[in-house]
Amino acid sequence: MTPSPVSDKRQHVVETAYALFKRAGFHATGIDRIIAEADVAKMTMYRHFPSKDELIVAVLDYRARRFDEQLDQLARESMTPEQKIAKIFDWHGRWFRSPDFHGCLFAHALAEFGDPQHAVFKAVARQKDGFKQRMRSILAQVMPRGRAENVAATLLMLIEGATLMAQMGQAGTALREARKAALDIIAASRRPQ
Amino acid sequence: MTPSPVSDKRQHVVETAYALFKRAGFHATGIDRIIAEADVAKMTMYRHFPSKDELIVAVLDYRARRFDEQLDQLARESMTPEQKIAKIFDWHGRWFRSPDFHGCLFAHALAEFGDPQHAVFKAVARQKDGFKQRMRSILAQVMPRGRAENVAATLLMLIEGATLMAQMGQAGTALREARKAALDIIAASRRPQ
DNA sequence: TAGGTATGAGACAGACCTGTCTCATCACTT
DNA sequence: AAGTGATGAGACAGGTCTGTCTCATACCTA
Repeated sequence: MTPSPVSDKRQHVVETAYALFKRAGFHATGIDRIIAEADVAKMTMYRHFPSKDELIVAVLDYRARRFDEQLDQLARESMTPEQKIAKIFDWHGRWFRSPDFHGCLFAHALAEFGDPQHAVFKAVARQKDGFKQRMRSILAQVMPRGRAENVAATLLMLIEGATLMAQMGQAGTALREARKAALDIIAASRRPQ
Repeated sequence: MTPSPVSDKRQHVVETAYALFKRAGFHATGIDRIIAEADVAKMTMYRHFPSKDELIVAVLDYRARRFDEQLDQLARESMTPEQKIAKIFDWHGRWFRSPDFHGCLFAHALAEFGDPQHAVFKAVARQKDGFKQRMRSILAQVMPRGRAENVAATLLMLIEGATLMAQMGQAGTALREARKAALDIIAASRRPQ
């Protein structure tokens, strides 16, 4: 039996696939390319992931987990809801400028797997919904529940739109204006202390 | 010589390809599928479009033209800048609810062709920039040029984000909140008359 | 009627795709 | 030392991909 419940190989394949999917997309990235880059036998991959679709879902879930961890970290540092939201936007700003930023992998997955019944689509929906809930929880501290839900939806739209603009080379304006709009919207909905 | 400079076949291929790309994506839709659906010989297609990539660009340009025509129509009906912007959002709301809405074809193209040098990427950038300029022109009537540019960018982000949320089944909330946020932002930047 | 043009039909090449199968090897545990 | 499970290496199947080529046919014009 392997010492760790999750094999090292499995994780290595996931991370390699992630890097390739991010650069070239899902359909355009073949299994052969993934196993060559990961330096792993084809059967090793297929033993861990019964199909390419399941590998894609594993990659998305892995990314969602890392995303959550990083935002959890952020939440510990900041105090007011406004500061927490601002930190989330700033984190996105750093992401936009990172060396190989290629847009949102989840949005890309949605583009290639548009069927709501498909496992990949569902994985995307999970992530986006989770992110919205995270912001809703933050906002609920300073506004009614229903209002927090709607404002969270607006902030999510701003961030998704900013990510798309960043992919088209407008990272600076996108983040600055989205961040400003977000804080204005919160200010307008905030319950006075 | 053909009577019309642009062949009927060519346009028919473009429209058929559009319907297929929209549903299944670009890489996932093969040439064979397109010509079968269009009921056209393979050579007919390849005589009009030297490669699949050029067909994709033709499809995107065709869509961009239709999009512009529809928004031009809208502009003639409404009076104030606020009304014009509101009409644009409402138009998107109707689009979100239309029978086979599958998200933004341009955003999907960006997901599959992330290389800024690629002709498809450039076609997407053209469309998004054109749309932003359209909103900027409207806004410039009631605010300084620089402010109009930034507000237009924000509205674009809201619309892109709303389109993504609509694809995930949140069409209602997405449009309502995006529209509200847009009008609030304009109100805050408006030059009093 | 003659000639040029667009198209149809389909074979074909060469590459790539996902997924399966076999057999050898290595490492670790008992 | 023996056995067990994960892995490596690669052939293989069956399909699909883009793009090319040939030849026949329909159509419009001069």
